[in-house]
Amino acid sequence: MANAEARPTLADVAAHAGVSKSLVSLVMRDEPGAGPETRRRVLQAADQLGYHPDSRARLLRSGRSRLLGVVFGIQHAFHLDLVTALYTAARDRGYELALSAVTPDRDEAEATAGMLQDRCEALIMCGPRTPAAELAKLAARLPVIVLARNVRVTDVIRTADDEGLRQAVEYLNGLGHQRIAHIDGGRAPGAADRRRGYREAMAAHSLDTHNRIIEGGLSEEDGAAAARRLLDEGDRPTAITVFNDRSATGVLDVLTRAGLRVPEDISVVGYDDSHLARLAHINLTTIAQDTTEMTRLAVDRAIARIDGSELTNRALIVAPQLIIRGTTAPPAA
Amino acid sequence: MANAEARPTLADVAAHAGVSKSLVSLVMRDEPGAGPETRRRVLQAADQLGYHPDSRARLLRSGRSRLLGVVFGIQHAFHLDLVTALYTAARDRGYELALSAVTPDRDEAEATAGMLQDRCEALIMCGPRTPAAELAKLAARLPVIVLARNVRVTDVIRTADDEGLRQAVEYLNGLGHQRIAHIDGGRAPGAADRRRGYREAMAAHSLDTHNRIIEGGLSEEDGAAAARRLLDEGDRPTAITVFNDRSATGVLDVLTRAGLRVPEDISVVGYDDSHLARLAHINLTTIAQDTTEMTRLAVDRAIARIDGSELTNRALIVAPQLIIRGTTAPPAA
DNA sequence: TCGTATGACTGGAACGTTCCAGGGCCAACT
DNA sequence: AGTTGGCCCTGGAACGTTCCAGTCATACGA
Repeated sequence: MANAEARPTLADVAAHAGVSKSLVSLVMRDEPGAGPETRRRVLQAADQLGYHPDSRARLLRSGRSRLLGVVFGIQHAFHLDLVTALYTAARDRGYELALSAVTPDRDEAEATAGMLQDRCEALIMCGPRTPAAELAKLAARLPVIVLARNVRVTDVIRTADDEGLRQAVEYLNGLGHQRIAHIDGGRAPGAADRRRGYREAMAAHSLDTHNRIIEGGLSEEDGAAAARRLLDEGDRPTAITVFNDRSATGVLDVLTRAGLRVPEDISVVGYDDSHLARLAHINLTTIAQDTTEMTRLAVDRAIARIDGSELTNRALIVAPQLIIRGTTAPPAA
Repeated sequence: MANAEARPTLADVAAHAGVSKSLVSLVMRDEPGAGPETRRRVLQAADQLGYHPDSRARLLRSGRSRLLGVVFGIQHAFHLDLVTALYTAARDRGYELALSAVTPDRDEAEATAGMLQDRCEALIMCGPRTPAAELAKLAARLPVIVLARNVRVTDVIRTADDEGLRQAVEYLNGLGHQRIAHIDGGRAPGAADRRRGYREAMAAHSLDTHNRIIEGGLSEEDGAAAARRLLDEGDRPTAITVFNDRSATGVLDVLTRAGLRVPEDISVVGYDDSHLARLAHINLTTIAQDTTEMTRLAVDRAIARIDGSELTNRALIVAPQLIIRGTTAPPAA
């Protein structure tokens, strides 16, 4: 349909309104310098011709795109929450987002390469698994902001993940739990910090002897598998902290199917406060990452780098927050 | 970092390699017309200067972007599956994707407007809720392909949703079920067709008297709420067909918590075969929408429109397929 | 009355590509 | 020997904007 021949250009509108291209350009951008009557006439002409400015030419000439590239994993619930928040953070600062998804069939390298083509002014990467050396190379080409992963070569915005697990353990211990296990995230970004936080908190409350870390991962299946292993091994803990919400839903499922009641028989704490956790029928106690704050910082930092300010502080660390919902309770007496 | 002053251009590379801009252009595009030795020298120069072509200029000049815009809901598991498949379908045809997400804070109009600014050659919309009149206006500006919704004003690729529910009912009836309920999708795209399919299939198997449609929706919460209502009402069905997988997980959760075993006590069939359904611990019998085929068709159709072929057939309908997993079994004796 | 400031407008040069028409040059035909 | 036809390669004109330096009135202060 609608192959309306060539798209109209500034020149067409100019001719139609009997003014110069420059003037039309001014009017289209809502800049001062045109009389009200002319302005009206130009706008009318543009409307009549169905003119829409060509962003390619506009960007080429003005040199700026006001576009932030975002690389995220389409499978990761938490990344989706980040993207959601990034949209509003970027809009507040007058920027747009260009998304590039990592899928099972499209790896991070490809997703990143796609963005570079597009002339974004900065790149925001959600929990990237790209090696630090590669990230450094990227950062040499344009400002790179890494979200939710701890790395030294670029700007980083992340949650104090160790602190998050400390809060979880402390809260559970406060409820009376002692045998607290941790299903970890394996090699996922953030997993190491959360593991350490768990260990330190257990030690701080003299629960070392109950330390129990089960290897997990970031997907539902990882959580389910870990939970099955935990049940098989016997000596069941009374509470479990899980690497993330997604994995925790897998854990919950296995526990329920095994006939255990949550939280009466066993408590579960997730991580991320992704929208999964908030669903009424999951209603998961979890450690919230403050996506609003994180994305705001990420966008601000990106813009600061774009503007060329020399910044020293490369890592911004956001405080986590325990969200108490329905999957935790004191241990059975 | 790395504010390497102005980024190098074709001209810089040309000067550095001692050839003309045009030649560098050829080499960068991997076109024939350059000797192997010169080619090598040019590539080396480009690499040395860290040259990367500017896509804005490239697009401006060549008039094409080979870019397909995609509007999708970041909350919809099935849309994410579609996006995943679209990436590969587009790549196979030499196109790239530009994503624009609908979020709770960014409505479809905004997401669409964002795409129009951009240089995409066609727009693919996943289950859009935009009124038909608006879609028609859009379609006047550029080719629009609608996925997974039934509408008359644009090209449409969708699953035969009524047929999908027919398959579900037939299969359940074959297992021996008679009291088969349907938790519907309310006003969501596709819901009406699935409802109709359910009714027709029940009638076809003389199960009219057991017709039972519970109002649902597309989220987990909708499913959970509907399931609770169903249980409260008594006269429990032996099988439930649900509008989509996402809602079905909510249903499953409520059933399990109510102490019912799935599939021994009650069977559940989802819809979409989104990755949710495939998770080992959900393992949901479901009606698959063939995302691979749908996205392939969508991309092909988009390209055909871009190329200006006059096509008559505006709706392509893809066959659904029953995927039997672990949530269905014959009713208890 | 003259300069000069102000506002409305214009013309043309960028921006970094791609595309087109052609210019040498050499080998292979007539 | 002269023509032909490939190859490599070059120069310059687009593409549709924005930006800059002006022009030309008109109005204003002295």
